[in-house]
Amino acid sequence: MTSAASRDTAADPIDELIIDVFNRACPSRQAMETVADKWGTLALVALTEGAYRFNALRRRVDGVSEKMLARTLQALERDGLVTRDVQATIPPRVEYTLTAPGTRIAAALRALLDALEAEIPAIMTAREDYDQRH
Amino acid sequence: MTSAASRDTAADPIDELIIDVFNRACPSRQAMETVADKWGTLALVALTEGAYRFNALRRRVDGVSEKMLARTLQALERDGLVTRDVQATIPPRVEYTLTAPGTRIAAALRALLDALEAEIPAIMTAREDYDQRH
DNA sequence: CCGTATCCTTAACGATACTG
DNA sequence: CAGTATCGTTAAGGATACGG
Repeated sequence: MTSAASRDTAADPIDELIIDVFNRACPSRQAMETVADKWGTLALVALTEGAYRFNALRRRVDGVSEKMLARTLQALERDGLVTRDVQATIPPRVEYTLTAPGTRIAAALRALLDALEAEIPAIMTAREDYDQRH
Repeated sequence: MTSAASRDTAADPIDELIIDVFNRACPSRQAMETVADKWGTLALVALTEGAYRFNALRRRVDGVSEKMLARTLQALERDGLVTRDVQATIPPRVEYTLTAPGTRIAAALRALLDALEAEIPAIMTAREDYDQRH
């Protein structure tokens, strides 16, 4: 956005205010809040593979508790990223599916994950190096 | 990976075990742990704009406390995503820069953020709709 | 200026039990 | 099957003060 290298002595209160307002209003920031969530991202990525029912998804996203999965899916449904289809059978079936926006976001997420996976070997050795020096 | 639609009655203990092992070993999962972090992602994205010194970055990533920024930068340095350049001047200067892996990951992150920002209007209206029905 | 150390408060989370 | 409700624990995170 603006050059960072020049920011040096500063601490000008007006600068502070501008940066403050900018950050809070910044869409990146709001976007981050939505995506910086472990279970939410894992659920979105899992749903890339197709529709899932609650307990199937729970098994697929290993380690998630009933409570957290329910809460996560509600949040995703609220944001219009997944749809919740209830079939009034006995026992009840509830299927979760990605919406169009959800699909687009999940695709970007998967791209990020691919990028991350590509760096995992490098990250691992970096960690070992770092840990040995400390 | 495998078809999800067929997963239905299940709860087969062997299935469970396979899924369990798969999930824990899955690189996506490890990758997620690294990226599902609010401050880490914000710092990476900020460093896309160029090198930052500690307090400049602290102002740029609004709302982060000294403690969290320090902890975050240490984690990123440990993973080899940022480098920490200390200049032994008075007062000391410490500059943080993205490494090559860090740059690649930050790029993917930014792509995700762009995708998310594109959906923000849709998400907002979806939320209003949802909130009105509840 | 660049952090570390400490205390403290909140809420995230898991485990368990229960309902339609 | 698909959740909700409650409780207890733990860890994340902010505020503050101090050190190199």
